Amino acid sequence: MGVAGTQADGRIARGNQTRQLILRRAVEIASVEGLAALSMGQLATELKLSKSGVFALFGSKEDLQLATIRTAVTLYTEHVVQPARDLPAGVGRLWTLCTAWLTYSRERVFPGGCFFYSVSAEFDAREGKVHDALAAARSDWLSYLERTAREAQLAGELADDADLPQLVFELVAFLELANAESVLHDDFTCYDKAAKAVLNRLRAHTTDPSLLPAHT
Amino acid sequence: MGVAGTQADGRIARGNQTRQLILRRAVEIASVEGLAALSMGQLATELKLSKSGVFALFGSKEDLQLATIRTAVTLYTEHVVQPARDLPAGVGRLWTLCTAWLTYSRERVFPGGCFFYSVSAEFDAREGKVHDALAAARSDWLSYLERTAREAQLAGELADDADLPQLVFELVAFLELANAESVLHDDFTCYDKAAKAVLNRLRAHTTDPSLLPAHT
DNA sequence: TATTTGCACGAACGATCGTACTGTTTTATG
DNA sequence: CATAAAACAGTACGATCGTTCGTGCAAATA
Repeated sequence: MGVAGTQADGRIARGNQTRQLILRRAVEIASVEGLAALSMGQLATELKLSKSGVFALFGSKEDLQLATIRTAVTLYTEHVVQPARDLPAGVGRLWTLCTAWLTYSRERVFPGGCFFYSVSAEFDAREGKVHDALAAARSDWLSYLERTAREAQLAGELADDADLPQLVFELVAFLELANAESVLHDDFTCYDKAAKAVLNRLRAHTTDPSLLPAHT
Repeated sequence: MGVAGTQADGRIARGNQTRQLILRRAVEIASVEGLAALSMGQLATELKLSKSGVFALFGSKEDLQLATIRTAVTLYTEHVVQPARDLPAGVGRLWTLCTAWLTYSRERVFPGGCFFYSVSAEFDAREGKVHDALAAARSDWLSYLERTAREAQLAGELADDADLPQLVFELVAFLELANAESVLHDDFTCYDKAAKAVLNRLRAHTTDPSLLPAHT
């Protein structure tokens, strides 16, 4: 911050920089301790800021939580959606999305595993903007997966009679359980189980097995 | 409490009764708000007890959390394990366990859905006795499922080459995602998806399809 | 240059947290 | 019956929480 190279910073640029500094730490904490455990005092102490300064940058705790979710969405998109963005529509792209998700979870982009798994479980039964934002983020992800599957179907790579919502449900179930077990038990073999299960499901519906990696 | 019928209560019996009164409420709160959101003051106010009284009955907040987990285990066993206890070993018993789990989740034995889903996600990345208790409870459940599957295999109802840890992984994935989606989106169609997926997996490995319900 | 705007700080607020003491009442035990 | 033990209530503690207010300072604007 006070270092060279930032002298051209205006007021707003500096504010945004501090906001991002806070949010980078906030997503880490939230993925481990939860969004409710986020505290302005803790963030301020860790980042050597004043509690009131942190507060002023977001306006309220709920707004901090919502901003934290937006930051997590960006990171999620970067690590999960981006790797498959330039691939041609088809079952290979669906498979890449799933493996990118497993990598995103396994490599701990968030130290507590998938941010949305931790935090959605925390707010799923509550009401309010935080719950709604998380539910919306999840809907977006699911419909993106389903759209990708439909494109694969239209490309003739998935059987015409495949039940796509059902397929997506099963795929996501494998991904999320792998995340849950690896975090809870510090055991990474479940990622192999998940990959195997995903591959098995995709293979069951694809019209051309050569579009997918061979059995391991 | 002060009502008729309790006059024979001794000190310890009365204490246990109060403890159970508290724990009944504690599991409800924890399944919605989380174990960390449990507070002695809140419990005391709701149940018209004194905060210090609640504290004294458990000794510390962590002990209250651990006692809450034990209570949840009891309820879980009652609603999930019990319904299949008297069935003969086999694939039908495995199927009954899965449907009992879905019923347990759908009927909201805990108002926030499966207690262990909510609470494990909260403590999965932390350390301490609470994490360990939750990890142990989960291991127990998984190994119970796997034992049930192995018994079915030994009874000749599951294929000899079936990968049982893999099968259990996939079954549990379906159950837990159904719980997660129904709580987050207040949508219960995912229970049908889960049941369909479970049945499909069991059918793929069973030696005699007539042991399972017909397609719907 | 004068004025406004936005970031950041420090101090203080009321509320709530977990916990520690003390005391009273009731029950079991010697 | 006397004494110990357990279940409470009441009060108070230090810490932390989210939030408010007043202030200083740097940067944009007039």
